[in-house]
Amino acid sequence: MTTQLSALRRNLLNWFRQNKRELPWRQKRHWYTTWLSEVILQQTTVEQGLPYYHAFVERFPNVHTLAEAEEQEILHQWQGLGYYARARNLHKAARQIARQHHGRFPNDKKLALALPGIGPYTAAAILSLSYNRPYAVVDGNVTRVISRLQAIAEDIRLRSTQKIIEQHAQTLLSKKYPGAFNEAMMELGALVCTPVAPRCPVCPLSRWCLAYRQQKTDALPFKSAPPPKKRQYHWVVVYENTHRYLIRQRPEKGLLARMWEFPVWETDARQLKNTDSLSVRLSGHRISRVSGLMRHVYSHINLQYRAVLVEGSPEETPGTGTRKWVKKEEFNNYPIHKAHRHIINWLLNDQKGR
DNA sequence: AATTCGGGGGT
DNA sequence: ACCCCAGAATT
Repeated sequence: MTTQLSALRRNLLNWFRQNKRELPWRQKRHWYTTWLSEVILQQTTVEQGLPYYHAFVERFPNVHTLAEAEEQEILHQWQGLGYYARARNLHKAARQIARQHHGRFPNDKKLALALPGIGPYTAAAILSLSYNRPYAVVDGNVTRVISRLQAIAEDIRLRSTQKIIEQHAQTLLSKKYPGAFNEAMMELGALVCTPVAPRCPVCPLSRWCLAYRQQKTDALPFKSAPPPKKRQYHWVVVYENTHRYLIRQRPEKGLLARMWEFPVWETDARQLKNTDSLSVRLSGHRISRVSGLMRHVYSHINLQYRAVLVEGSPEETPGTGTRKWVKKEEFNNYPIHKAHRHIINWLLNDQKGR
């Protein structure tokens, strides 16, 4: 049995050596760039994360530059990537590493897990990849590979199933080359053991794969359906006054925390179809333009919204947070989330307005 | 244990 | 439309 396990590891590591992608964070393997890439790649594809990684290394080449930066600048660098708590936690953790850990990432799992934004996956990834510590990573790729390898049919959304997979991962892990093994498992999931149409004929693990032997690779892993998304409907009001536009900062907590946006009025599907209700609330303002219907999909919300360009200032302060009147050129100085970036494009480019 | 956190790409 | 992606924090 032990020899089979060794053969499996050897096969996987050889495959990885010959087939791995050349990625910037794989060049030197310093903990800082490993940490940065791991956080950027949480729930994010390599292609989407790459430009952000380059920009971050350029602007924040080490933990000290990151620790000394303003959170708003880090959010600005992160804008468009989503899950902005990652950026806020990155900043918090950088300051803790600088002050409490003498500018080095703690070579200890418990201390690593105590840092903001460092969970079980990221702690194991950084410790194994940059310090060669024997912790198995379990991400979406590894979950898929192991559920097929061991023909685990239980719902991978269940914590109990995740525990079983973690145990398999820790057993499989090469204790001699934990970093390379972890990367190899993830790379296998990304390139060979894919969610749809896995490339089993070229898989280095196929001779040990129970799902392959039982022709169940298309059925595994099994994942139960997620809860349905909620629906939200917004009027987004763009106030224009002497070539300046009103924006505000979102609250400290919750969705898109501390990002900037135009004032928003929540409405319903019916009201969003016409401007009648809007004319009432905006009485006294001249409506210059109304956009077409826009949609934005969040993890748990389906948002539909329309922008309205009006002249003048609001009678009442929309929201309680910080507000600013900014010129067109100044939009780029603020971290603004994607849905409202689309409104800026509508404002600046789409002069027809539909 | 469930829910809340973005945004892009594939099928 | 639905799924997935080098997940973590909060409730």
